[in-house]
Amino acid sequence: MQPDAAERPPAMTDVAKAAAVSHQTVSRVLNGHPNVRPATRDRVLAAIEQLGYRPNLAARALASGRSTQLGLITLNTMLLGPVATLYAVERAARSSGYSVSVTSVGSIDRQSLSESISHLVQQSVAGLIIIAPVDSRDSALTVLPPELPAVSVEADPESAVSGVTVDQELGGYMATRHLLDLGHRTIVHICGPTDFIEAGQRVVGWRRALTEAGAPLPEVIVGDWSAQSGYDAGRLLASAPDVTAVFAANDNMALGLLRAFSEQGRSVPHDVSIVGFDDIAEAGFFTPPLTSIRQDFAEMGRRSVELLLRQIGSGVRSVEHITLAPELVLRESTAPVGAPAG
Amino acid sequence: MQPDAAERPPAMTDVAKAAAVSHQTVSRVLNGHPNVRPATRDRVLAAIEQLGYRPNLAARALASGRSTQLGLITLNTMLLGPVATLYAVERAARSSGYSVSVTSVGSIDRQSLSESISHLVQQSVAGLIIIAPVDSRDSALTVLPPELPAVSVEADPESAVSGVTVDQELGGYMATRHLLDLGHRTIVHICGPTDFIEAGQRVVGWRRALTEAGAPLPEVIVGDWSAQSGYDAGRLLASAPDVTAVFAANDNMALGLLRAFSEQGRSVPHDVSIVGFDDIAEAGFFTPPLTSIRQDFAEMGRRSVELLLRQIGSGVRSVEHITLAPELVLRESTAPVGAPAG
DNA sequence: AAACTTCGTGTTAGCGTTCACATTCCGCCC
DNA sequence: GGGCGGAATGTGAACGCTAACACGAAGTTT
Repeated sequence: MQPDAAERPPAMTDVAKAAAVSHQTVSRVLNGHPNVRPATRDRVLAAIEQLGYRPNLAARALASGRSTQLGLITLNTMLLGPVATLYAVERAARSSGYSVSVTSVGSIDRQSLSESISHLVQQSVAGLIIIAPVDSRDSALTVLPPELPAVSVEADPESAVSGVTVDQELGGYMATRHLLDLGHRTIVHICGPTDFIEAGQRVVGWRRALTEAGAPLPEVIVGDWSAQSGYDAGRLLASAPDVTAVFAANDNMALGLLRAFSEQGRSVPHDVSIVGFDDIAEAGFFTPPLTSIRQDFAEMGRRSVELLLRQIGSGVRSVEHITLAPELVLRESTAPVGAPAG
Repeated sequence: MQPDAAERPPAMTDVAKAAAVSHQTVSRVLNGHPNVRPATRDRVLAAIEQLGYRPNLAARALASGRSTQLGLITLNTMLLGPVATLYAVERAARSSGYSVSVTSVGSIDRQSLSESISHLVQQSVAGLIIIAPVDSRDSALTVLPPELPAVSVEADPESAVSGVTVDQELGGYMATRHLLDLGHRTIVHICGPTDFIEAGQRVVGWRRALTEAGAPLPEVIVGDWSAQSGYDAGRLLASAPDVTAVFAANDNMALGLLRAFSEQGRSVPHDVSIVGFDDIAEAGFFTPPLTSIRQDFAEMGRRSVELLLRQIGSGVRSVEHITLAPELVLRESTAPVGAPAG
């Protein structure tokens, strides 16, 4: 009795034998090499089909020195941006024949980032997509191996690493401008954590709109993206009756704000107008539905993969930045100053 | 002028040379093989350190036939469950020396699932974690290669594949029981999409609590997890004044419900009590703060990795199911029937 | 003291690809 | 019709690692 030889999955040589060609010809068919006679190609394809052959990517990576896997580093949060981008990246990568190895970091400090990177480098990923919206000034990105193609998403548009971003400053400007246009004068901003590059840029946009309009420039209230921090900010603002408008740096904080104002009997938008940021799916169902700034994360994901694959293809780490425009979504949390109760 | 030989990263033989041993000894040190003299081990470790050597995982996978990569299939949604589980899985896997290759599916049909699986199989992942809470009755999981270790999360607790789940029926029962205890009699349920196994189980729990209490059994309203669908359900319920309590199968739908009731002047919890499910971070900041059922996704993620690694280690695809208990989180969206306005 | 063990280490042969080069085939020109 | 050139295919050696076995130097038994 012979030992069962069909135990391991078919390899290229098995296909070659079945098609009566050499393994190299099989390889050529697989990689779309031009010089293969159509008849031979068909024979090989038939053998592949019949044996259920699948190329072994580990072997391919070893032999060729390049892998078809991308590394993705993201922030471990439920925020729309990172999550939506992750899905978009995965989808785009897969449709280009790449797979995505994901790593998440709890915070964007140098050490976590460097741990994640080395974990991914060890898997010999072909390139890195970094969603963590890290502030490049603390140079956490300098831990990147200089040869490794990399793209950042939602990061510093001035960074030394290629990246795709939404114009956060413009977003902040648009939100504030909208409130100014409604006649508001004192517009408070609840910003995100200071180590988030996006948070800072929204502040800049807000400030620019205010100075441009000659409006007062109140102190920024610093939140942490959470509804809780928005709520806390809202309780602070209860004792500031001259504040008729608030621009929250994301929708979650805006939600907390709405909650706090509701508890304190300050009606939105009658007494106070509120604009959020992100336009999460639930924003339209807050009480009241929230005016917000939408970012196209799906597009960012796609673009970043595109950028990365181009770098991988060319073999050089080019620096290129793509900036997308945000979009104002009007709902019921904003109204002209002094408007009658709705 | 010689060509630069230091171009490629150091390999095992380089370390071996530096430590004056054979590459096999380096391999032994790396894999914790017992029979290595401490002095030799130290010498090898020093060489590794000095050269900055990192094992090439592709080569290791090829030579050993086993990889240290897990495949993860998840649903492409912003729902708390899948996202939180994904992060927990990644964290647990990494701390056990594994990496996670992620794939997302738009829906849980046979074809998407099978595409994802074959994409991951091709990368020769050591095992699969499937978050898609697929109904096993349509046997979408039968596309799994029978030899591949696999674990499902949030899936059918009776499935032929090992899995970790929260007791959804109990959750549904607890939510409904809570409302019954407050004196409510007509408790409507807005369930999730029918192809979600969890949705069905919550319905069962709801129904059991009602029949047990001899309460009427209203028609289920079918939603799709979105706030919009909760909102639509809420508008339907406007014309049912005998309904004093609603159990929504997730917090997003509960949010839509709150919105609809607010628009129609039905006060929560004075006129209607509402219970949600998931306890998302924002639930405490809804208007009013939402009573909900909490699930420990982090624990599910950890447990599922544990289960999977055990299967991989033993080499057999055992079937084992772990069930965790949900937890009721009381807030302000529920009150005794006929309670005075708060 | 010869003959086993055991430990520590080295040697060799794969794993399934791709790459560089060698070879064969065939049509075409002079 | 012999020689040429490009298209089609084959051959052998990597890639960096692990597995299996071989081997010498100890220690242990008889």
